[in-house]
Amino acid sequence: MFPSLLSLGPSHDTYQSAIDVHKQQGASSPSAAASSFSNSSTVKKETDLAVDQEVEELERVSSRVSEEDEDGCPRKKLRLTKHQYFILEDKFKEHTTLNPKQKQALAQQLNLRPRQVEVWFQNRRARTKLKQTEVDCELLKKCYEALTEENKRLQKELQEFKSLKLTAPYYMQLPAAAAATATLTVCPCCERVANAGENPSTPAFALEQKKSHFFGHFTRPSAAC
DNA sequence: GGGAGTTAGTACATTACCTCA
DNA sequence: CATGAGGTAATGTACTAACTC
Repeated sequence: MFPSLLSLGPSHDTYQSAIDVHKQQGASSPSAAASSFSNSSTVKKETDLAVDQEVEELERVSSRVSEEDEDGCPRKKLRLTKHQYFILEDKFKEHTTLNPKQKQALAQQLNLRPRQVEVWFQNRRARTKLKQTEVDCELLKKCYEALTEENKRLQKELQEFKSLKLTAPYYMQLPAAAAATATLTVCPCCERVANAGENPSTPAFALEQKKSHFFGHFTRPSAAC
């Protein structure tokens, strides 16, 4: 029904390699050129028969035949041409969604069905979102690692202050008012109250510790608690 | 005005196809 | 040559907003 010529494939690199294959090989087969869909079992054979196609011809045929796949046949996979791919990418940079008019115009321009343009934009949005999620994930991972390190450092510092307090208790006592102020501070995120027992003795330290704690909350929310 | 049904568009999950190592 | 992995077009489903009756 649909002779298989085109090496249908998704990525631009894959597409380019397919184009290269056609450029390198020299024969031609008009019948083979008549399809953009193929079964995997026949792709290579058909490709061999259709080696003399010019790229633009390949692209043109690819698009045309994709429109013919409307007769209930098992689903076949369109291979977007380089030209189609770049135009679509261009439009996607302008706006990630299309209104019906734009969709229709683009479909016409690319010789695709509007539905195919619509699907491409859907999948493209999904890919963008996935990539962004990966980036966010990586960022959160780095934040987590930095916070872990910071936490370790602070714990160590705390231990040092505690041991310092044990060795010089009389000089490190807080004035009553300052101590009270320090102990009443509540973290807005985890609602933990820093009590006197946990606090190191100096107000300066208490302030620094809270500042660091809150800074952690405000810059990297969940990881700090 | 507001509820029910319809339509169109989108996100999301999944499937199916294709290429390549 | 067979096969599994990866990329992506296509499909199915759920949700939402706009519209009509």
